[in-house]
Amino acid sequence: MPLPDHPTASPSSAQARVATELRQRILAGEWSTIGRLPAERILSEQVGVSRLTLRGALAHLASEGLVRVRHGSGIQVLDPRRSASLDLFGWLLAAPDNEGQRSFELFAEIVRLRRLVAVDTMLRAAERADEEDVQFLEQLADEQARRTDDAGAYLDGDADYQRCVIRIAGSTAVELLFNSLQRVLERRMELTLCFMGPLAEHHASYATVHDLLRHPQPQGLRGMAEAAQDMIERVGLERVRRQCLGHEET
Amino acid sequence: MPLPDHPTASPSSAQARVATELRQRILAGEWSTIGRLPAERILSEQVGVSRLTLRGALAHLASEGLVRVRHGSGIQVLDPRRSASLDLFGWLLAAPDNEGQRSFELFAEIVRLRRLVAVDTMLRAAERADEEDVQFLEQLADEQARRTDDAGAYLDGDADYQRCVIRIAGSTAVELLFNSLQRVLERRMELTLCFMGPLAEHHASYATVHDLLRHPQPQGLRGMAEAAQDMIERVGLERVRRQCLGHEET
DNA sequence: TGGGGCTAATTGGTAATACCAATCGGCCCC
DNA sequence: GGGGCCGATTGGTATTACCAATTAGCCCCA
Repeated sequence: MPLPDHPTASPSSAQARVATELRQRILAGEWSTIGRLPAERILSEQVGVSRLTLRGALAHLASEGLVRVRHGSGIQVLDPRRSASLDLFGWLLAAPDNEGQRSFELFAEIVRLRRLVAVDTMLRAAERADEEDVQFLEQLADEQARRTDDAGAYLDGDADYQRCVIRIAGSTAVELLFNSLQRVLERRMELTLCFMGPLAEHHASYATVHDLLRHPQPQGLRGMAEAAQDMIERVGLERVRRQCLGHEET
Repeated sequence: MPLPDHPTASPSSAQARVATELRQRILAGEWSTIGRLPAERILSEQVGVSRLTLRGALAHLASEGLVRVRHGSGIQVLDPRRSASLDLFGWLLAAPDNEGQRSFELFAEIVRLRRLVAVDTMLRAAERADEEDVQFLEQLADEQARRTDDAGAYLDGDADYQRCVIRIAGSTAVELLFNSLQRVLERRMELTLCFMGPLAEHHASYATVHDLLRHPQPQGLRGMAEAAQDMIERVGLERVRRQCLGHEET
Protein backbone atom coordinates (compact mmCIF):
# COMPACT_ATOMS: atom_id res chain seq x y z
CA MET A 1 0.00 0.00 0.00
CA PRO A 2 1.65 3.27 -1.09
CA LEU A 3 1.71 6.04 1.50
CA PRO A 4 0.74 9.54 0.42
CA ASP A 5 3.61 11.89 -0.29
CA HIS A 6 4.09 14.83 1.98
CA PRO A 7 3.28 18.22 0.46
CA THR A 8 6.76 19.69 0.50
CA ALA A 9 6.34 22.12 -2.35
CA SER A 10 3.67 23.59 -4.63
CA PRO A 11 2.26 26.47 -2.61
CA SER A 12 -0.84 27.38 -4.54
CA SER A 13 -1.02 31.13 -4.03
CA ALA A 14 1.66 33.69 -4.81
CA GLN A 15 1.43 34.89 -1.23
CA ALA A 16 2.30 31.46 0.13
CA ARG A 17 5.08 31.07 -2.41
CA VAL A 18 6.67 34.36 -1.43
CA ALA A 19 6.25 33.56 2.26
CA THR A 20 7.99 30.23 1.76
CA GLU A 21 10.85 31.84 -0.14
CA LEU A 22 11.36 34.58 2.43
CA ARG A 23 11.10 32.08 5.29
CA GLN A 24 13.89 30.01 3.80
CA ARG A 25 16.08 33.04 3.22
CA ILE A 26 15.45 34.32 6.74
CA LEU A 27 16.19 30.95 8.34
CA ALA A 28 19.33 30.76 6.21
CA GLY A 29 20.39 33.96 7.96
CA GLU A 30 20.53 36.12 4.86
CA TRP A 31 19.53 39.32 6.67
CA SER A 32 20.37 38.43 10.25
CA THR A 33 23.55 40.53 10.19
CA ILE A 34 21.88 43.79 9.16
CA GLY A 35 18.88 42.92 11.32
CA ARG A 36 16.19 44.04 8.93
CA LEU A 37 14.75 43.42 5.50
CA PRO A 38 14.81 45.92 2.63
CA ALA A 39 11.88 48.28 2.34
CA GLU A 40 8.62 46.74 1.17
CA ARG A 41 8.74 48.56 -2.15
CA ILE A 42 12.26 47.34 -2.86
CA LEU A 43 11.69 43.80 -1.66
CA SER A 44 8.44 43.40 -3.58
CA GLU A 45 10.27 44.29 -6.77
CA GLN A 46 13.10 41.88 -5.96
CA VAL A 47 10.81 38.88 -5.53
CA GLY A 48 8.66 39.94 -8.48
CA VAL A 49 5.27 40.45 -6.87
CA SER A 50 3.21 43.47 -6.00
CA ARG A 51 3.75 45.18 -2.70
CA LEU A 52 0.32 43.96 -1.65
CA THR A 53 1.19 40.31 -2.08
CA LEU A 54 4.47 40.85 -0.30
CA ARG A 55 2.61 42.36 2.64
CA GLY A 56 0.42 39.29 2.81
CA ALA A 57 3.49 37.09 2.98
CA LEU A 58 5.02 39.33 5.63
CA ALA A 59 1.85 39.01 7.69
CA HIS A 60 2.34 35.25 7.70
CA LEU A 61 5.96 35.54 8.72
CA ALA A 62 5.05 38.03 11.43
CA SER A 63 2.45 35.68 12.89
CA GLU A 64 5.11 32.96 12.96
CA GLY A 65 7.39 35.33 14.83
CA LEU A 66 10.11 35.51 12.19
CA VAL A 67 9.84 39.23 11.52
CA ARG A 68 8.38 42.28 13.16
CA VAL A 69 6.88 44.99 10.98
CA ARG A 70 6.80 48.45 12.48
CA HIS A 71 5.26 51.56 10.97
CA GLY A 72 8.02 54.03 10.16
CA SER A 73 10.87 51.71 10.99
CA GLY A 74 11.56 48.90 8.59
CA ILE A 75 10.93 45.17 8.78
CA GLN A 76 12.94 43.77 11.65
CA VAL A 77 14.32 40.24 11.36
CA LEU A 78 13.91 38.42 14.67
CA ASP A 79 15.91 35.55 16.09
CA PRO A 80 13.75 32.46 15.45
CA ARG A 81 15.06 30.75 18.58
CA ARG A 82 13.75 33.60 20.70
CA SER A 83 10.50 34.53 19.06
CA ALA A 84 9.32 31.96 16.51
CA SER A 85 6.02 30.36 17.45
CA LEU A 86 5.11 26.70 17.42
CA ASP A 87 3.59 27.19 13.97
CA LEU A 88 7.07 27.45 12.51
CA PHE A 89 7.77 23.88 13.51
CA GLY A 90 5.46 22.63 10.79
CA TRP A 91 7.64 24.31 8.21
CA LEU A 92 10.80 22.92 9.70
CA LEU A 93 9.28 19.48 9.56
CA ALA A 94 8.32 19.86 5.91
CA ALA A 95 11.46 21.65 4.74
CA PRO A 96 13.14 19.70 1.93
CA ASP A 97 16.59 20.20 3.45
CA ASN A 98 15.45 18.51 6.66
CA GLU A 99 14.93 15.11 5.09
CA GLY A 100 16.30 11.88 6.47
CA GLN A 101 17.74 11.78 9.96
CA ARG A 102 16.83 15.37 10.82
CA SER A 103 13.28 14.77 9.71
CA PHE A 104 13.01 11.87 12.12
CA GLU A 105 14.46 13.83 15.03
CA LEU A 106 11.99 16.68 14.55
CA PHE A 107 9.09 14.28 14.25
CA ALA A 108 10.22 12.49 17.40
CA GLU A 109 10.29 15.78 19.28
CA ILE A 110 6.68 16.49 18.43
CA VAL A 111 5.62 13.00 19.41
CA ARG A 112 7.40 13.26 22.75
CA LEU A 113 5.88 16.64 23.45
CA ARG A 114 2.48 15.30 22.63
CA ARG A 115 3.00 12.27 24.84
CA LEU A 116 4.03 14.49 27.74
CA VAL A 117 0.82 16.48 27.50
CA ALA A 118 -1.26 13.38 26.82
CA VAL A 119 -0.14 11.63 30.00
CA ASP A 120 -0.94 14.64 32.15
CA THR A 121 -4.26 15.11 30.39
CA MET A 122 -5.12 11.49 30.99
CA LEU A 123 -4.49 11.89 34.70
CA ARG A 124 -6.71 14.94 34.95
CA ALA A 125 -9.36 13.24 32.85
CA ALA A 126 -9.29 10.21 35.13
CA GLU A 127 -10.00 12.44 38.11
CA ARG A 128 -13.05 13.97 36.49
CA ALA A 129 -14.51 11.33 34.18
CA ASP A 130 -17.82 9.71 35.09
CA GLU A 131 -19.30 6.57 33.56
CA GLU A 132 -21.23 8.60 31.00
CA ASP A 133 -18.03 10.16 29.70
CA VAL A 134 -16.34 6.81 29.28
CA GLN A 135 -19.33 5.36 27.49
CA PHE A 136 -19.26 8.23 25.04
CA LEU A 137 -15.59 7.54 24.40
CA GLU A 138 -16.39 3.88 23.83
CA GLN A 139 -18.96 4.91 21.30
CA LEU A 140 -16.37 6.99 19.46
CA ALA A 141 -13.95 4.06 19.58
CA ASP A 142 -16.62 1.79 18.09
CA GLU A 143 -17.04 4.15 15.18
CA GLN A 144 -13.29 4.05 14.69
CA ALA A 145 -13.45 0.26 14.27
CA ARG A 146 -15.39 0.78 11.05
CA ARG A 147 -12.76 3.12 9.62
CA THR A 148 -9.69 0.93 9.78
CA ASP A 149 -9.64 0.75 6.00
CA ASP A 150 -9.87 4.53 5.48
CA ALA A 151 -6.75 6.17 6.89
CA GLY A 152 -8.03 9.73 6.48
CA ALA A 153 -11.31 9.09 8.25
CA TYR A 154 -9.54 7.15 11.00
CA LEU A 155 -7.10 10.01 11.65
CA ASP A 156 -9.94 12.50 11.89
CA GLY A 157 -11.86 10.23 14.22
CA ASP A 158 -8.80 9.71 16.39
CA ALA A 159 -8.35 13.48 16.69
CA ASP A 160 -11.98 13.79 17.75
CA TYR A 161 -11.45 11.06 20.31
CA GLN A 162 -8.43 12.78 21.79
CA ARG A 163 -10.19 16.12 21.85
CA CYS A 164 -12.96 14.46 23.81
CA VAL A 165 -10.47 13.20 26.40
CA ILE A 166 -8.98 16.68 26.66
CA ARG A 167 -12.45 18.12 27.11
CA ILE A 168 -13.08 15.74 29.99
CA ALA A 169 -9.79 16.87 31.51
CA GLY A 170 -11.14 20.39 31.22
CA SER A 171 -8.25 22.46 29.91
CA THR A 172 -8.80 25.03 27.20
CA ALA A 173 -5.08 25.62 26.89
CA VAL A 174 -4.36 21.95 26.18
CA GLU A 175 -7.25 21.90 23.73
CA LEU A 176 -5.68 24.70 21.71
CA LEU A 177 -2.19 23.27 22.04
CA PHE A 178 -3.50 19.99 20.68
CA ASN A 179 -4.87 21.82 17.66
CA SER A 180 -1.50 23.46 17.07
CA LEU A 181 0.34 20.16 17.33
CA GLN A 182 -2.23 18.56 15.07
CA ARG A 183 -1.59 21.20 12.45
CA VAL A 184 2.11 20.41 12.63
CA LEU A 185 1.57 16.68 12.28
CA GLU A 186 -0.71 17.19 9.29
CA ARG A 187 2.31 18.37 7.33
CA ARG A 188 3.77 14.88 7.50
CA MET A 189 0.64 12.81 7.62
CA GLU A 190 2.41 9.84 6.08
CA LEU A 191 4.77 9.77 9.07
CA THR A 192 1.86 10.10 11.48
CA LEU A 193 0.23 7.07 9.89
CA CYS A 194 3.50 5.19 9.99
CA PHE A 195 3.81 6.04 13.67
CA MET A 196 0.37 4.71 14.50
CA GLY A 197 1.06 1.44 12.74
CA PRO A 198 -1.62 -0.96 11.48
CA LEU A 199 -4.91 0.74 12.31
CA ALA A 200 -6.53 -2.48 13.48
CA GLU A 201 -3.82 -2.84 16.12
CA HIS A 202 -3.96 0.83 17.02
CA HIS A 203 -7.65 0.53 17.64
CA ALA A 204 -6.97 -1.83 20.53
CA SER A 205 -5.28 0.98 22.46
CA TYR A 206 -8.61 2.73 23.00
CA ALA A 207 -9.66 -0.01 25.40
CA THR A 208 -6.60 0.71 27.55
CA VAL A 209 -7.69 4.32 27.86
CA HIS A 210 -11.15 3.31 28.99
CA ASP A 211 -9.66 1.02 31.61
CA LEU A 212 -7.47 3.79 32.94
CA LEU A 213 -10.38 6.22 33.12
CA ARG A 214 -12.60 3.70 34.89
CA HIS A 215 -10.05 2.67 37.53
CA PRO A 216 -8.27 5.79 38.66
CA GLN A 217 -5.90 4.35 41.25
CA PRO A 218 -3.92 7.43 42.17
CA GLN A 219 -0.69 5.65 43.00
CA GLY A 220 -0.18 3.49 39.95
CA LEU A 221 -2.11 5.44 37.37
CA ARG A 222 0.68 7.73 36.34
CA GLY A 223 3.00 4.80 35.94
CA MET A 224 0.49 2.84 33.89
CA ALA A 225 -0.30 5.76 31.63
CA GLU A 226 3.35 6.48 31.09
CA ALA A 227 4.26 2.86 30.47
CA ALA A 228 1.51 2.42 27.90
CA GLN A 229 2.39 5.63 26.11
CA ASP A 230 6.07 4.82 26.36
CA MET A 231 5.63 1.51 24.63
CA ILE A 232 3.55 3.03 21.87
CA GLU A 233 6.13 5.73 21.41
CA ARG A 234 9.05 3.35 21.28
CA VAL A 235 7.47 0.99 18.78
CA GLY A 236 5.96 3.75 16.66
CA LEU A 237 9.07 5.89 16.54
CA GLU A 238 11.15 2.91 15.50
CA ARG A 239 8.83 2.42 12.55
CA VAL A 240 9.12 6.10 11.64
CA ARG A 241 12.88 6.00 11.98
CA ARG A 242 13.12 3.16 9.51
CA GLN A 243 10.87 4.98 7.05
CA CYS A 244 12.80 8.25 7.34
CA LEU A 245 16.18 6.62 6.85
CA GLY A 246 14.99 4.02 4.40
CA HIS A 247 13.84 5.78 1.29
CA GLU A 248 14.85 9.25 0.24
CA GLU A 249 12.17 11.11 -1.66
CA THR A 250 12.58 14.41 -3.42
CA MET B 1 4.28 49.97 43.58
CA PRO B 2 1.51 50.09 40.96
CA LEU B 3 1.42 47.22 38.52
CA PRO B 4 1.09 48.00 34.84
CA ASP B 5 -2.36 47.61 33.40
CA HIS B 6 -2.91 44.93 30.84
CA PRO B 7 -3.42 46.12 27.29
CA THR B 8 -7.00 45.04 26.81
CA ALA B 9 -7.95 47.55 24.17
CA SER B 10 -6.38 50.20 21.92
CA PRO B 11 -5.31 48.21 18.84
CA SER B 12 -3.19 50.73 17.01
CA SER B 13 -3.82 49.78 13.39
CA ALA B 14 -7.13 49.48 11.63
CA GLN B 15 -6.22 45.95 10.66
CA ALA B 16 -5.83 44.92 14.29
CA ARG B 17 -9.02 46.72 15.25
CA VAL B 18 -11.04 44.91 12.60
CA ALA B 19 -9.43 41.59 13.51
CA THR B 20 -10.38 42.11 17.15
CA GLU B 21 -13.94 42.99 16.26
CA LEU B 22 -14.39 40.01 13.96
CA ARG B 23 -12.75 37.69 16.47
CA GLN B 24 -15.24 38.72 19.14
CA ARG B 25 -18.19 38.31 16.80
CA ILE B 26 -16.95 34.91 15.64
CA LEU B 27 -16.37 33.66 19.18
CA ALA B 28 -19.82 34.96 20.08
CA GLY B 29 -21.12 32.57 17.43
CA GLU B 30 -22.61 35.20 15.16
CA TRP B 31 -21.98 33.25 11.96
CA SER B 32 -21.55 29.74 13.29
CA THR B 33 -25.04 28.71 12.12
CA ILE B 34 -24.56 29.65 8.47
CA GLY B 35 -20.96 28.48 8.64
CA ARG B 36 -19.40 31.26 6.66
CA LEU B 37 -18.85 35.01 6.62
CA PRO B 38 -20.31 37.38 4.03
CA ALA B 39 -18.23 38.05 0.94
CA GLU B 40 -15.15 40.19 1.44
CA ARG B 41 -16.62 43.09 -0.51
CA ILE B 42 -19.78 43.07 1.58
CA LEU B 43 -18.07 42.57 4.92
CA SER B 44 -15.48 45.25 4.27
CA GLU B 45 -18.27 47.75 3.69
CA GLN B 46 -20.08 46.60 6.83
CA VAL B 47 -17.12 47.18 9.11
CA GLY B 48 -16.17 50.38 7.29
CA VAL B 49 -12.71 49.60 5.98
CA SER B 50 -11.29 48.85 2.57
CA ARG B 51 -11.30 45.30 1.32
CA LEU B 52 -7.54 45.34 1.61
CA THR B 53 -7.57 46.04 5.35
CA LEU B 54 -10.27 43.45 5.85
CA ARG B 55 -8.09 40.89 4.11
CA GLY B 56 -5.26 41.70 6.47
CA ALA B 57 -7.53 41.09 9.43
CA LEU B 58 -8.79 37.84 7.89
CA ALA B 59 -5.20 36.71 7.46
CA HIS B 60 -4.71 37.10 11.20
CA LEU B 61 -7.88 35.19 11.99
CA ALA B 62 -6.90 32.46 9.55
CA SER B 63 -3.50 32.04 11.21
CA GLU B 64 -5.29 31.69 14.54
CA GLY B 65 -7.48 28.99 13.03
CA LEU B 66 -10.78 30.83 13.41
CA VAL B 67 -11.61 31.03 9.71
CA ARG B 68 -10.54 29.40 6.50
CA VAL B 69 -10.39 31.47 3.34
CA ARG B 70 -10.73 29.56 0.10
CA HIS B 71 -10.50 30.92 -3.41
CA GLY B 72 -13.88 30.68 -5.09
CA SER B 73 -15.73 29.50 -2.01
CA GLY B 74 -16.35 32.04 0.70
CA ILE B 75 -14.81 32.54 4.12
CA GLN B 76 -15.57 29.48 6.22
CA VAL B 77 -16.08 29.92 9.95
CA LEU B 78 -14.35 27.12 11.83
CA ASP B 79 -15.11 25.66 15.24
CA PRO B 80 -12.52 27.24 17.56
CA ARG B 81 -12.46 24.16 19.79
CA ARG B 82 -11.36 22.05 16.85
CA SER B 83 -9.02 24.29 14.94
CA ALA B 84 -7.99 27.39 16.89
CA SER B 85 -4.28 27.53 17.58
CA LEU B 86 -2.53 28.28 20.84
CA ASP B 87 -2.19 31.90 19.72
CA LEU B 88 -5.88 32.40 20.32
CA PHE B 89 -5.37 31.77 24.02
CA GLY B 90 -3.68 35.13 24.39
CA TRP B 91 -6.84 36.83 23.21
CA LEU B 92 -9.03 34.79 25.50
CA LEU B 93 -6.80 35.78 28.39
CA ALA B 94 -6.99 39.47 27.50
CA ALA B 95 -10.69 39.55 26.57
CA PRO B 96 -12.55 42.09 28.71
CA ASP B 97 -15.46 39.70 29.28
CA ASN B 98 -13.09 37.16 30.80
CA GLU B 99 -12.22 39.26 33.83
CA GLY B 100 -12.29 38.06 37.42
CA GLN B 101 -12.64 34.35 38.13
CA ARG B 102 -12.43 33.26 34.50
CA SER B 103 -9.31 35.27 34.01
CA PHE B 104 -7.67 33.45 36.88
CA GLU B 105 -8.70 30.03 35.60
CA LEU B 106 -7.23 30.70 32.15
CA PHE B 107 -4.03 32.04 33.63
CA ALA B 108 -3.76 29.00 35.87
CA GLU B 109 -4.13 26.72 32.84
CA ILE B 110 -1.18 28.33 31.12
CA VAL B 111 0.93 28.14 34.25
CA ARG B 112 0.14 24.44 34.72
CA LEU B 113 0.91 23.69 31.10
CA ARG B 114 4.17 25.53 31.38
CA ARG B 115 5.04 23.70 34.59
CA LEU B 116 4.36 20.36 32.93
CA VAL B 117 6.76 21.12 30.12
CA ALA B 118 9.27 22.72 32.47
CA VAL B 119 9.56 19.61 34.66
CA ASP B 120 10.12 17.35 31.69
CA THR B 121 12.61 19.79 30.21
CA MET B 122 14.47 19.94 33.49
CA LEU B 123 14.82 16.16 33.52
CA ARG B 124 16.19 16.07 30.00
CA ALA B 125 18.50 18.97 30.76
CA ALA B 126 19.82 17.17 33.84
CA GLU B 127 20.72 14.18 31.68
CA ARG B 128 22.75 16.30 29.29
CA ALA B 129 24.12 19.23 31.26
CA ASP B 130 27.83 19.40 31.97
CA GLU B 131 29.57 21.69 34.46
CA GLU B 132 30.14 24.33 31.80
CA ASP B 133 26.42 24.56 31.09
CA VAL B 134 25.58 24.99 34.76
CA GLN B 135 28.21 27.67 35.18
CA PHE B 136 26.76 29.61 32.29
CA LEU B 137 23.34 29.41 33.93
CA GLU B 138 24.84 30.65 37.18
CA GLN B 139 26.27 33.56 35.30
CA LEU B 140 22.84 34.41 33.91
CA ALA B 141 21.37 34.10 37.40
CA ASP B 142 23.99 36.49 38.73
CA GLU B 143 23.00 39.06 36.16
CA GLN B 144 19.40 38.62 37.26
CA ALA B 145 20.36 39.58 40.81
CA ARG B 146 21.16 43.06 39.57
CA ARG B 147 17.75 43.48 37.96
CA THR B 148 15.46 42.84 40.92
CA ASP B 149 14.43 46.50 40.85
CA ASP B 150 13.57 46.53 37.14
CA ALA B 151 10.65 44.18 36.51
CA GLY B 152 10.84 44.41 32.73
CA ALA B 153 14.53 43.60 32.55
CA TYR B 154 14.13 40.81 35.08
CA LEU B 155 11.34 39.18 33.08
CA ASP B 156 13.42 39.31 29.90
CA GLY B 157 16.40 37.86 31.70
CA ASP B 158 14.29 35.09 33.18
CA ALA B 159 13.03 34.18 29.73
CA ASP B 160 16.61 34.02 28.49
CA TYR B 161 17.51 31.80 31.42
CA GLN B 162 14.68 29.39 30.72
CA ARG B 163 15.52 29.32 27.03
CA CYS B 164 19.03 28.36 27.99
CA VAL B 165 17.75 25.43 30.07
CA ILE B 166 15.58 24.32 27.16
CA ARG B 167 18.55 24.55 24.85
CA ILE B 168 20.53 22.29 27.16
CA ALA B 169 17.62 19.86 27.08
CA GLY B 170 17.92 19.98 23.29
CA SER B 171 14.35 20.22 22.04
CA THR B 172 13.48 22.61 19.23
CA ALA B 173 9.80 21.90 19.68
CA VAL B 174 9.85 22.90 23.35
CA GLU B 175 11.87 25.97 22.43
CA LEU B 176 9.17 27.14 20.05
CA LEU B 177 6.38 26.14 22.40
CA PHE B 178 8.02 28.24 25.09
CA ASN B 179 8.00 31.22 22.76
CA SER B 180 4.31 30.73 22.08
CA LEU B 181 3.49 30.45 25.77
CA GLN B 182 5.64 33.48 26.45
CA ARG B 183 3.67 35.48 23.90
CA VAL B 184 0.48 34.50 25.69
CA LEU B 185 1.80 35.48 29.11
CA GLU B 186 2.97 38.84 27.78
CA ARG B 187 -0.65 39.81 27.36
CA ARG B 188 -1.10 39.78 31.12
CA MET B 189 2.34 40.71 32.24
CA GLU B 190 1.01 42.16 35.48
CA LEU B 191 -0.34 38.71 36.39
CA THR B 192 2.95 37.10 35.45
CA LEU B 193 4.77 39.44 37.81
CA CYS B 194 2.24 38.80 40.52
CA PHE B 195 2.76 35.07 40.03
CA MET B 196 6.50 35.32 40.41
CA GLY B 197 6.19 37.29 43.63
CA PRO B 198 8.92 39.48 45.07
CA LEU B 199 11.79 39.28 42.61
CA ALA B 200 14.42 39.01 45.32
CA GLU B 201 12.71 35.84 46.59
CA HIS B 202 12.18 34.51 43.09
CA HIS B 203 15.86 34.88 42.40
CA ALA B 204 16.61 32.27 45.05
CA SER B 205 14.87 29.61 42.94
CA TYR B 206 17.68 29.67 40.39
CA ALA B 207 20.01 28.01 42.88
CA THR B 208 17.57 25.10 43.19
CA VAL B 209 17.78 24.55 39.44
CA HIS B 210 21.56 24.47 39.52
CA ASP B 211 21.47 21.91 42.32
CA LEU B 212 19.12 19.71 40.33
CA LEU B 213 21.27 19.93 37.22
CA ARG B 214 24.46 19.15 39.14
CA HIS B 215 23.10 16.13 41.01
CA PRO B 216 20.97 14.16 38.61
CA GLN B 217 19.84 11.30 40.82
CA PRO B 218 17.52 9.48 38.49
CA GLN B 219 15.17 8.14 41.13
CA GLY B 220 14.41 11.24 43.14
CA LEU B 221 14.98 13.88 40.55
CA ARG B 222 11.54 13.87 39.08
CA GLY B 223 9.99 14.11 42.50
CA MET B 224 12.24 16.96 43.52
CA ALA B 225 11.61 18.92 40.35
CA GLU B 226 7.90 18.43 40.65
CA ALA B 227 7.80 19.30 44.32
CA ALA B 228 9.74 22.50 43.82
CA GLN B 229 7.64 23.55 40.86
CA ASP B 230 4.48 22.51 42.69
CA MET B 231 5.24 24.74 45.62
CA ILE B 232 6.01 27.69 43.39
CA GLU B 233 2.82 27.10 41.48
CA ARG B 234 0.67 26.84 44.59
CA VAL B 235 2.03 29.96 46.24
CA GLY B 236 2.16 32.00 43.03
CA LEU B 237 -1.29 31.03 41.83
CA GLU B 238 -2.79 31.94 45.19
CA ARG B 239 -1.32 35.41 44.82
CA VAL B 240 -2.75 35.68 41.30
CA ARG B 241 -6.14 34.45 42.48
CA ARG B 242 -6.30 37.16 45.07
CA GLN B 243 -5.35 39.80 42.54
CA CYS B 244 -7.88 38.61 39.96
CA LEU B 245 -10.76 38.47 42.42
CA GLY B 246 -9.67 41.48 44.41
CA HIS B 247 -9.89 44.47 42.16
CA GLU B 248 -11.99 44.76 39.04
CA GLU B 249 -10.47 46.90 36.35
CA THR B 250 -12.13 47.99 33.16
C1' DT C 1 -36.41 11.71 -17.70
C1' DG C 2 -31.85 11.57 -15.97
C1' DG C 3 -27.10 12.43 -16.34
C1' DG C 4 -23.06 14.81 -18.00
C1' DG C 5 -20.76 18.77 -19.58
C1' DC C 6 -20.61 23.58 -20.23
C1' DT C 7 -21.42 28.32 -18.95
C1' DA C 8 -22.01 32.23 -16.07
C1' DA C 9 -22.42 34.27 -11.54
C1' DT C 10 -20.08 34.43 -7.21
C1' DT C 11 -16.07 35.27 -4.66
C1' DG C 12 -11.32 35.31 -3.33
C1' DG C 13 -6.30 36.69 -5.37
C1' DT C 14 -3.29 40.01 -7.45
C1' DA C 15 -1.89 44.29 -9.47
C1' DA C 16 -1.00 49.44 -10.01
C1' DT C 17 -1.36 53.89 -8.05
C1' DA C 18 -2.03 57.43 -4.87
C1' DC C 19 -2.00 59.30 -0.49
C1' DC C 20 -1.90 59.12 4.80
C1' DA C 21 0.82 58.36 9.05
C1' DA C 22 4.56 56.99 12.07
C1' DT C 23 9.47 56.99 12.68
C1' DC C 24 14.10 58.55 12.38
C1' DG C 25 17.91 61.42 11.41
C1' DG C 26 19.95 65.70 10.33
C1' DC C 27 19.73 70.61 10.36
C1' DC C 28 18.90 74.91 12.46
C1' DC C 29 18.04 78.02 16.06
C1' DC C 30 18.49 79.34 20.65
C1' DG D 1 26.16 72.13 22.80
C1' DG D 2 21.43 70.78 23.44
C1' DG D 3 16.65 70.80 22.21
C1' DG D 4 13.13 71.31 18.88
C1' DC D 5 11.67 71.44 14.10
C1' DC D 6 11.35 69.57 9.47
C1' DG D 7 11.90 66.51 5.74
C1' DA D 8 13.21 61.92 4.01
C1' DT D 9 12.25 57.13 4.67
C1' DT D 10 9.02 53.53 5.20
C1' DG D 11 4.96 51.12 6.58
C1' DG D 12 -0.60 51.58 6.51
C1' DT D 13 -4.81 52.32 3.99
C1' DA D 14 -7.84 53.37 0.12
C1' DT D 15 -9.42 52.92 -4.74
C1' DT D 16 -9.95 50.62 -8.94
C1' DA D 17 -9.52 47.17 -12.14
C1' DC D 18 -8.83 42.67 -13.62
C1' DC D 19 -7.43 37.58 -13.04
C1' DA D 20 -8.60 32.94 -11.26
C1' DA D 21 -10.91 29.29 -8.72
C1' DT D 22 -15.21 27.57 -7.32
C1' DT D 23 -19.93 26.69 -7.39
C1' DA D 24 -24.39 26.19 -9.03
C1' DG D 25 -27.52 26.03 -12.42
C1' DC D 26 -28.89 25.50 -17.12
C1' DC D 27 -28.92 23.24 -21.35
C1' DC D 28 -28.26 19.57 -24.35
C1' DC D 29 -28.16 14.90 -25.43
C1' DA D 30 -28.84 10.06 -24.77
